[in-house]
Amino acid sequence: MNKQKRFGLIDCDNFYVSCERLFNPSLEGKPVVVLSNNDGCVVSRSKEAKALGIPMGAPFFQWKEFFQSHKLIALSSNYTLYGDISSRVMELVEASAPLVEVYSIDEAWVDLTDSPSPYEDARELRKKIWRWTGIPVTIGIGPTKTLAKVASKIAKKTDNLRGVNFLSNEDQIIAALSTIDVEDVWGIGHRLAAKLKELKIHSGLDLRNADPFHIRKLFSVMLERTVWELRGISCFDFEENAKPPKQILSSQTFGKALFQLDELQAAMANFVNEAGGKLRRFGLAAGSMTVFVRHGSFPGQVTSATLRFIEPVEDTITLLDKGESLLQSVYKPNRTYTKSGVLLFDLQPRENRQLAFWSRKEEKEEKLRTLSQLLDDWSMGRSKPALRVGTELFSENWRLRAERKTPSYTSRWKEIPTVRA
DNA sequence: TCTGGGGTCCTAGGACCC
DNA sequence: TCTGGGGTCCTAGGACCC
Repeated sequence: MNKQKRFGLIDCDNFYVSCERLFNPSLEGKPVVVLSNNDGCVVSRSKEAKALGIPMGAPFFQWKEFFQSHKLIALSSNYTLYGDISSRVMELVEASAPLVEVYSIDEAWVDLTDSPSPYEDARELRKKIWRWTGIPVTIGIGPTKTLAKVASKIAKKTDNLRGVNFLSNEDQIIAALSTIDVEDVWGIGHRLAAKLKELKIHSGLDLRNADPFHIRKLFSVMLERTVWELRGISCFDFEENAKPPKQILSSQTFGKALFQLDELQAAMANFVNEAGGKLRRFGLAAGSMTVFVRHGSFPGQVTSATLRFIEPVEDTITLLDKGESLLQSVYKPNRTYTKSGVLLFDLQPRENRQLAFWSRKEEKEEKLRTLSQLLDDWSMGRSKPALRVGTELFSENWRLRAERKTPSYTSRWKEIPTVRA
């Protein structure tokens, strides 16, 4: 019999809003939201904003009047800042447990299986993160990942738990699941929830009590695993963070609709530059590349073109060259373009590549690699790289709006806050 | 001819997550 | 005027093979 596992989930409270509050304490206690790229929709809400009924993902333009009449504060997102604060939080988490999986910018799993006092450990860690970074977190603990999620979900809406919830026995688990809507179970989206409700499965407890094999037949193995997890049998284990990505996507909705090929080329060059940088940071080369554009009125149509390389490619210059041809093949004049992007996939470790046959070719590749590296170095930490691939300079029209952005307090010298004594 | 069974590989699309 | 971006996993169906 395997030893019962114990998973802890560390989850930052409304993370983006909390980051903004670090540098602007006047936002404390007020309803605040952070908007997605392009100031399109709401992606993070303070407690006060949630209480006013703003849903996650609400399109900002539809709520503008509501914001004004309720004195709601909306901020553009500042991902450089959030990434920086995140790594400070994660450093503390990583020092706290033998096994840690950073799951997203604001969440991490920790292995508490061998801890003699998980609850006290969690309290301690929460206090430490708060003192050292100023970020409030909630910690849920349970015998499976799915149950740890449930624990944290409940902690977030129950003030007297003070940010830590440990589901340590069967009775507590059953009680907790009876208060959770099936839609709030990890892995159940609104589509599955609707189908489950037709089967009279409304709460987390109903799903736990459903027959896993029946669920598998009606839905999928994934959902079956969720049922087992709710019963305390772990199916989703820790995953190594070193796992390289399987695809790299860089895309954006434009600040305004575009028509010209050269404007699209400028945007595409930027996406390639970004995707290429990420490719090399992971030591990967791409086997295939897709360029896509969205056109027509919302939500519009997507047209794409894909190229499979004869040999995996890692340098930005080649990617850029192929990207241009791909874009040309999908471009038609007199269309309104609203979004585009570049997708790199069939990723493989660089070492796997066949050695070039001619030394000449090797030399050339070496040069391209150095040049790409140079581009990466120059781009680091700058929102506007000083050195860029020529095409990027063509047009800035695709760039998005960020009218409410706060400064990059921690990552750009010019924007570090000054303190007056 | 109205039609087998078993396998693999690939792709597109659905669903979910943060 | 205005609706994010970056991912993963699974499944069904088609092509192809013996």
